Amino acid sequence: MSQMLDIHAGLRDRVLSLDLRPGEKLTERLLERDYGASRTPVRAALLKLESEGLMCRDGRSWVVAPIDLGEITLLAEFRATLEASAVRFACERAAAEDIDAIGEMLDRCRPGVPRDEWHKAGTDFHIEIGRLSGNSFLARAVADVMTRLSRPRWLEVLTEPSREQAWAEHRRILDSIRRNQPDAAAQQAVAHVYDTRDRLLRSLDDNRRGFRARGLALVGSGVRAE
Amino acid sequence: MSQMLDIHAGLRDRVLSLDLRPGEKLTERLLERDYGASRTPVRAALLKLESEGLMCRDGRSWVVAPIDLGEITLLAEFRATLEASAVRFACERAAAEDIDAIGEMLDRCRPGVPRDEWHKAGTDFHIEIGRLSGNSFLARAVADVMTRLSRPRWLEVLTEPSREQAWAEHRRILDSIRRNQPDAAAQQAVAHVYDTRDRLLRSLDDNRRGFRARGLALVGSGVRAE
DNA sequence: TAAGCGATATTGGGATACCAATCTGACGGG
DNA sequence: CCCGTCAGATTGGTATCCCAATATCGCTTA
Repeated sequence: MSQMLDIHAGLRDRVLSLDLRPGEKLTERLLERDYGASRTPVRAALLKLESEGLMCRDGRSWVVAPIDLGEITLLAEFRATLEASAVRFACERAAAEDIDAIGEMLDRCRPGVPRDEWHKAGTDFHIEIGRLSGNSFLARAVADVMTRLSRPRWLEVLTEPSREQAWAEHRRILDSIRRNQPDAAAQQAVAHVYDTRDRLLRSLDDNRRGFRARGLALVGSGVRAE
Repeated sequence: MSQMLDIHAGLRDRVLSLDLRPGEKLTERLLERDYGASRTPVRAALLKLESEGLMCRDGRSWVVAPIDLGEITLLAEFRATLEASAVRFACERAAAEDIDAIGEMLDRCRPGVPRDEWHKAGTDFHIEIGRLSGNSFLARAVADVMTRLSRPRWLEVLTEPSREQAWAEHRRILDSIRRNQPDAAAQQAVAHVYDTRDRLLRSLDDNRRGFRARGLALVGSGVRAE
């Protein structure tokens, strides 16, 4: 079962890194050549990516999932739900050393680090908080949501103050967990999620024209009801 | 793409109805004969079922996902998270006629209806509440959780009082949504989820020996930490 | 020039063929 | 009687082949 996993991982990276552009059409035959494999494992990998929301279909053909601004609003609500709950469970359950490990992660990644490192650290913080909850379904859901948000976050133009703010909010949430203050932690987590959404949508909307010019499919409007 | 979907739907039904027993080993060649199709669509269907948590693998071979009692506890926490949030959003957003439609669903299914109808109605109530939230991710997550809970719920021995109680709790939650009382609705939803978990675990644990005798793979213990 | 049309190439879905890994079970040595 | 072993059967993973549906594109025609 190795080739399918290799292709899946490879394609996943290329989608998440925007090497394959959102909205781009792919054919099984092309990927077959790209990976020097036959269509069978290619198709299996595509099916798996489809179930993760990274690929979708246009009629019969495969398309790299477009970036949907409307989805970002929904994902923020979903994240707020998940993470508020995760930090509450984390207060009950997380071991001090696991909390500290996340703290060290934050310390290692002060503003000024390269963009890709910042991106990964921002993702991992939330995934690790999900793990702290001690509930694998919650953790998995948080990880899935962060995957879906990965590409929009990559496109965000990060100002130095907004990085500072996000970093400070992470630190504050973690401190509330360490001090076993579930209400504060949940409130901060929700506020952080919605702040992040606002920054993200503002940045994407400002640059929308530019993304279109670069051939990135951005669909939806970022406001409710669509 | 039709054969794969047919096989997927067929297998899904057989798994959820316990026609295929949890823990049962399946071979692609057997299913190929069962459905008069080739291995290609069978394999695609199996992959899809794997991503839904209804199939899993033992080494290379396919196994109908066992019923994991430990999972039930985790799922209850996850459900409580999701549904508390769903009813809050429903209070903000749900149209009166959509709420009423769910009320009529409840009315149509008073205690005394056949077991399979009761099972479906109990699932659908929660799925519809998820829809009322107006957030497709929340709705999807609720539906996924209910799918994962479907088989354990089917094995539950339902006493008449416990059916009455569950029905009354559903009605109460819906009333709170209609009256736009988000705090009450959320509190009732959480309590309902945990009540349901307790009844379910108690019933399954009581009958555990019997399930084993019938060849159903029940793994885990229902308590935390495993 | 623009719209309609049809031959052709290409596509994804499915079937079949092949292989290496694994399982099974009968046999033989202890 | 038990256990190791080895040949044959079976399995999942992959490659290849076939087909109907679709897309492409040059040509014709109004």
